[in-house]
Amino acid sequence: MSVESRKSGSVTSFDVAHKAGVSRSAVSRAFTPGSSISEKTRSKIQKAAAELGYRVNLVARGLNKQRTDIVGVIVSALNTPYRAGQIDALTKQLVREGFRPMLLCVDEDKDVEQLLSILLNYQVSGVIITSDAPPNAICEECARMQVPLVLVHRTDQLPFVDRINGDDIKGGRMAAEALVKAGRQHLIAVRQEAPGFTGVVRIDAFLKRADELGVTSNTITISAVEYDGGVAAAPEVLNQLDVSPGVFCHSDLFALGLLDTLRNKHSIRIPEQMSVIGYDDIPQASWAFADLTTIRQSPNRFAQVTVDLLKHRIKYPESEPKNEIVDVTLVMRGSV
Amino acid sequence: MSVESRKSGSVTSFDVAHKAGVSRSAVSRAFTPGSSISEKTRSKIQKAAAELGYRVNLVARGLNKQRTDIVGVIVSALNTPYRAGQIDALTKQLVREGFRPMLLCVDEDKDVEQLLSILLNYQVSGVIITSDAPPNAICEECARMQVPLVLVHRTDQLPFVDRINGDDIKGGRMAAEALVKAGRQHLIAVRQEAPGFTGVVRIDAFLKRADELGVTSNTITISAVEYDGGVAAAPEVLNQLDVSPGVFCHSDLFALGLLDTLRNKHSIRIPEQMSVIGYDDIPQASWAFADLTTIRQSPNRFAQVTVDLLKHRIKYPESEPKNEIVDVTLVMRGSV
DNA sequence: GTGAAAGCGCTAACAC
DNA sequence: GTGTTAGCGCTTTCAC
Repeated sequence: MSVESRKSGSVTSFDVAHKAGVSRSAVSRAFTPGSSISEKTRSKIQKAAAELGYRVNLVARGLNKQRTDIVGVIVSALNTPYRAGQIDALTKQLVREGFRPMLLCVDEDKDVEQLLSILLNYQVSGVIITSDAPPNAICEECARMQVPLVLVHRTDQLPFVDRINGDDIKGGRMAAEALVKAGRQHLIAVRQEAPGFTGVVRIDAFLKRADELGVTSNTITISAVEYDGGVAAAPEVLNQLDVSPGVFCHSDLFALGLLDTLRNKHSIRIPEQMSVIGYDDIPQASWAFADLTTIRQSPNRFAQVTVDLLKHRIKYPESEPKNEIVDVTLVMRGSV
Repeated sequence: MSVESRKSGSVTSFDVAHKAGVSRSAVSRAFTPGSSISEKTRSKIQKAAAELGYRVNLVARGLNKQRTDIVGVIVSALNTPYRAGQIDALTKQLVREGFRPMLLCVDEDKDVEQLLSILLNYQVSGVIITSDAPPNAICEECARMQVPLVLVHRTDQLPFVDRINGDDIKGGRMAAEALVKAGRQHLIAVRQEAPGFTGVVRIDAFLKRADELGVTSNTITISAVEYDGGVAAAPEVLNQLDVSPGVFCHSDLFALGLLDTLRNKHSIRIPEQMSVIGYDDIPQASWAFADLTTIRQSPNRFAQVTVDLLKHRIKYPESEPKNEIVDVTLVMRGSV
């Protein structure tokens, strides 16, 4: 006990070493998996540590190792069901793999750089970006700092950056096929205006497949986003009601806004008068009012692959940038 | 330039000091707001720093200061609309105030302690818990480590822990009043079984107010959660359809599950045959299919107060634990 | 397998 | 207002 009245709860490896009658290096080894130390001393140290309430100071370790296990996660629209599920899965997976997620939510493109700066200052092990903001400047900075960067749902083609996307081409094609199989002779694609987001890949694949299948199609482009985007698309869709179209939205939120408006504001019967299909399979898609057919992307699978990508690059910093594609599946419900 | 081929992007304050012809302390001061340094040297240093691509190493600073600006955020059910919005607002507010949120998502009570341990090891400035898990053990640990702890939406009464809640009593009362005002003579409260969550306060206030207003009431308790909980409550509510009840659910997700099932599976007309009112005002509550009257809790306001609480405790560690109550408002829509 | 010594990059007294 | 000196708590060669 002696002069143990150090400031607050700061029990250091020194204290443990003293109590266990060993050196500080020994204590360090005892808490470093895989280092050469005899089982006997290890348990002796662990016992002393437990009694003292010792916990290794990860900040000190980080300073020494030149790297913390913190992984920066930059996300936009966390407020949105798909993103929320994605971040939920991703952060859990990160923790499971020994990383600590530092979460930075962005509103606009503008803060992104500044936020990245914060992360870089923390000597993060890596950065994962799941946002709509074009992260070009960021990528360069990460590259310069040798910090691994993984882009989720981005189409940007950049050197030394790993990317992960759903199989948007397959998804778009499946959507067209499902609609045609349901008897629709004219297809409509509803998309949002924003540039550089993966939705356009889906839309393009959808339109191309429609063509292949010999049905006509047209596109509606909306500047509003999320549920409101679907609401905004309703008038134009109503104008084409005479052809009982099959409508594909680039996201469930869009589809839900559209479907909800058509059914509950305009008493359109779906799928009798037309079909609607979405993308993502968010929880709300299965709610009774919606019963939305959609293309499912598994957040858990995404999380797993994303973290694997990160681990791989940490281990092999110079390896070729990868571009992972995660499979998608059709979830048939009543709206088609 | 000389022997600047140090490992990777590790430009240190030493390098900057060298280049600017000053001492390392000067560099430190240049990057510490409010420290005494002349504008001239500051700008000189900043210029050199910019040219070198220097960024202060927050890990080293953290080690020295014995405290990082990291704030641990423990959350359950991030997947849920209300929580997602809350975390979105909270993390943004934290960043705005100079903190860095480390996000830990929990599934069950079990991991909570282990996760907290991680945070403590990172010398966090504080911990914010927004989860259903009873954090008693955690609180003690935080207290022992002198780490400020803020509990959001928890009723636990613990020493040296700050709490923040919505005005559940007012909310519950408002719900009863709105229903009675709409002409309902019998009220039903739908609640979830889980213990220690703030929903019971709302429910109790609701029932008490119903009593005061001279209307009868009964409670339905459900073991399922979220949307499914509302679905599960439907049969019992249907049994009481003859009294055209006013139904209050402790959360919007519950209310939405119930309302959606009643309207779309049983063709019940709401509000003609009965009223439904929820709690939280999640985005989905305003969707056309729902048009749900509800009690609104502002995530932004919550975030603001939560961070203020944290800042206050960091500044005055020994001050009396506070118990903040955030106002709620009635949002009238078509379901009542 | 274990201990001694030397830092990781920064800030905080303390002199000047 | 600025430089000097000591650490913050840990890991890590390097001897032994």
